[in-house]
Amino acid sequence: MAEFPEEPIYRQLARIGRTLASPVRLRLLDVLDQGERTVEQLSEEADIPLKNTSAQLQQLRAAHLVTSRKAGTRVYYRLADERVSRFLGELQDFAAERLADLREAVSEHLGEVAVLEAVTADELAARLDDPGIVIVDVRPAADHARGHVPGAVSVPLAELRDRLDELPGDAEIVAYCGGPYCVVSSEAVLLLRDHGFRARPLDGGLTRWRRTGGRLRTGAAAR
Amino acid sequence: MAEFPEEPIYRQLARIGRTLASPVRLRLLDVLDQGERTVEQLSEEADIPLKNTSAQLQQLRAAHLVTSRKAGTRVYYRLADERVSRFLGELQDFAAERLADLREAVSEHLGEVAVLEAVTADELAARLDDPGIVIVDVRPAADHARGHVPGAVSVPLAELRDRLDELPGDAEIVAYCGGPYCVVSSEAVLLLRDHGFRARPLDGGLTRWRRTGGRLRTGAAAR
DNA sequence: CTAATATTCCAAAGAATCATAGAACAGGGG
DNA sequence: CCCCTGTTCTATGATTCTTTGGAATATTAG
Repeated sequence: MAEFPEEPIYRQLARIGRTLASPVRLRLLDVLDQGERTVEQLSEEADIPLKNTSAQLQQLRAAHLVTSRKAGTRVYYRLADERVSRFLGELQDFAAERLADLREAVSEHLGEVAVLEAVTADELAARLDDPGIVIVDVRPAADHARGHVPGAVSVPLAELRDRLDELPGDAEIVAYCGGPYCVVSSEAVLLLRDHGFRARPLDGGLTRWRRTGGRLRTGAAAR
Repeated sequence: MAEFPEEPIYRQLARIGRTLASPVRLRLLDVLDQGERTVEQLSEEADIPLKNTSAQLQQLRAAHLVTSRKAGTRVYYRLADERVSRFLGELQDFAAERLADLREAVSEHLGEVAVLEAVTADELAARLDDPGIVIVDVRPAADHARGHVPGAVSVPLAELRDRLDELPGDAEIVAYCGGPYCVVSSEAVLLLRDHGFRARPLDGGLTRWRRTGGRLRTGAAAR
């Protein structure tokens, strides 16, 4: 048992680290970063058993990383505040910069194309008004309505194949989805390229867009 | 066993969190933030058994948070780079903002006076040229020589009682020591007040001074 | 080469966490 | 009021991490 005078302080500090030490909890935080969810939604969306989801949420709440509100029979969880999202981003950047294994896991998950040719959030922000660019939100329409990159068209991945004719063949297409490690936009990009479009994914998805200060627009699908 | 598609990614991310999940390792990182140290120095300064110190350092190195170099029969460890120090600061701020228990542990450790009446690094930076202020570095002289706040006088705590006459009675004194949770400056402040001086500690010590962009000066004791 | 010192490797006991099964609880609809 | 649904609480084996003793390694001094 280590015992130095400042031990109680560092023990408390370590609570934050410990809370961020579980893949399951980090995953839940990333989903919650998309917006408020019920326990059941979280369990399904993150593909984690319900019991386990609830148990981990208790820990996140104990560390004040999330808050919950009860509405009727359901409990909605959300990130405690803006700073949690920001800190999460810092952790991800810090880890990516440091762990080659992480970068490798990411590129294996997303595919080389997505990683190497992704548009950064800054780059996209600078070209928002460029008429030669078309931004496609490939998430479910409900997510799009809740908040999207200004000017983005909602074309859920499932509908993309049937709506290819809505996209101008001569424009550069930027596709994005939700979380930082979401593969949906990569799949969309591959599909688009197969049909002759010039397409690239948005690096880090909407999560990073938001974290780097990108504006959001809510409301009905633009177009 | 939780298994979702992104699991490998989050498992890697969690490695950083896990590494920061131990009071012992956090303590070692804070000492290393003061500068390069050998295993033995770390063990002594952090008051952690040597074997354990070595074992934890291996983990920190595996996570690329520290690097080591061998000189003769000793091994010197240091933080891997500037960003580790910065991230550590962010973690501490984030945790302090979130965990009441942490704030409580800190104020209990440092004493109410130190916490409530501390001078912030920004405040001190703004008043560096104020002639009505005297900055006292109460760390060992060797530490002072390695780097100190510009204009600071080196008066190790052990010598402070005998050198009170070197300090102007009408000035405001700011005392500081090393790490963010170092109590030495608080003790100095209490001693000074007992002798009629107006004294306040520097919040977060030299560590926070450095992290918030404060300049350092090296070399022989100023005076 | 041998001895002495600093550090790390290896292994095992002890402590802390994780995942999950079963019971319990709280709102809302009937 | 009672039942149904969503969620949390309690308990437990499995797993992983921490700590530490003993052996091993590496470097310098002599």
